Amino acid sequence: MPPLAGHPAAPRRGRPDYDQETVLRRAIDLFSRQGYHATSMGDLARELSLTKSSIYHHIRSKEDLLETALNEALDNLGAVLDRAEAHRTGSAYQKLCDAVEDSIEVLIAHLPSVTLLLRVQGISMVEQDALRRRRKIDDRLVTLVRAAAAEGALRDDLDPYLISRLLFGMVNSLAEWVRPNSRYDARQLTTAVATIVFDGLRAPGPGIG
Amino acid sequence: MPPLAGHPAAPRRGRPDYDQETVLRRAIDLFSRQGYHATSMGDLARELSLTKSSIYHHIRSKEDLLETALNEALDNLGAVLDRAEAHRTGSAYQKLCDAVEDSIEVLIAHLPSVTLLLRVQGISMVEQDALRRRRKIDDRLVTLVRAAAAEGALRDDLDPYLISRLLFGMVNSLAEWVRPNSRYDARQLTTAVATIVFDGLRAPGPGIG
DNA sequence: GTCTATATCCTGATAGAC
DNA sequence: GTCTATCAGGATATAGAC
Repeated sequence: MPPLAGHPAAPRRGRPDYDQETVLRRAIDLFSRQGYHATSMGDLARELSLTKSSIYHHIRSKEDLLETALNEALDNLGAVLDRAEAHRTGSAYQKLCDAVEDSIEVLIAHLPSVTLLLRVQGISMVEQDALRRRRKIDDRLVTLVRAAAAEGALRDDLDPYLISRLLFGMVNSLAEWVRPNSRYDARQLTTAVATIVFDGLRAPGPGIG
Repeated sequence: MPPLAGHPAAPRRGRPDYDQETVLRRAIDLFSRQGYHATSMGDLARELSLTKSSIYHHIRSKEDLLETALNEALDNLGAVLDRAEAHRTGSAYQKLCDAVEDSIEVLIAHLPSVTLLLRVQGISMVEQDALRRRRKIDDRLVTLVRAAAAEGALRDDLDPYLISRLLFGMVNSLAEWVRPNSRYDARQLTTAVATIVFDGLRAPGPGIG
């Protein structure tokens, strides 16, 4: 593909780093599909129809691309919690529902970067920093679950920590198979997750009991 | 660490490939922690207190280690479905519950290899083959869910495919944080997953409604 | 802004001494 | 069974012409 359809010589009107953004987008996309470590700058060059060296006119290093991607994901997920926690009206349960819903929306809207974040496990500084930030977010989610449990909205026979891990484990698992133009949109996915997790799969009504 | 405690010159009594097994175990462990592509044979050599070249006395190639690991995971997960499907007595719902429970047990018992499998996304033959085998397993799980839904055991307002993805997404998410000697054993995790997914998180009894 | 050419290092893997 | 020495290829990144 050429550098995104219809912009072979697009002037810089209000968008000073269009090409840098293109390289970043394609890189994140490729990384999220093949894995960061399994993707070489040669792979990225082929994807961009450029030579390896040309890429370095737009970016500083491969690791820089990763760092930018991870920060994008972390910023957006952090914002989800900012919003949920800011709701001073509404129960903790409601805040938790909001967090679940918004997390799914962010995951869908920023699928490649969030996917990349969820697969980070390396030992480089960039990866370690991302893991630290992610752990803080996870802690805030546990706090949200704990508050909803303390409120009496959630069943009390399960550890809030465990609930949080499993609940957002299900949410995050969406990144492994949801694709753009999927048969499910964010609303359907949100409904499905919320229904299963809060109401359960068992058929309601005069059921098995 | 030396080559596993207390076996510096362990004779081959009934175990013809002890050292090969040791290399494999350490490799899978390292791969599952750092990622296969992010782990070099140099890293593995350091972990084994060997030189790179010495490793090749025990194994054929790095990719062979990966293939063996993925097949271990796939064989065990496939066996879970063999067992579940073989239960000719019992409802489809019961078979599904068994599959969930057994999957979690296999995931815990073979944590490194299953973790590795769940993170496969590469383009090499070995990875593609593993993805194909995994897709077949996923299909069998969907079939199990579909049967339970057709039976009327599961709520009918959610697509069985979607249910299966989310249910086993939650199960598989255990690989991302469960560790040996965790505060939760397989039984507790199974109970928690089954409780959340089948009964839901909402507090039971004279509740919110 | 892209190219060719190159530097430097690291990768997986092999040969052969001990 | 482990070692040293080595290989060919590929990795990220840079220099400088156009």
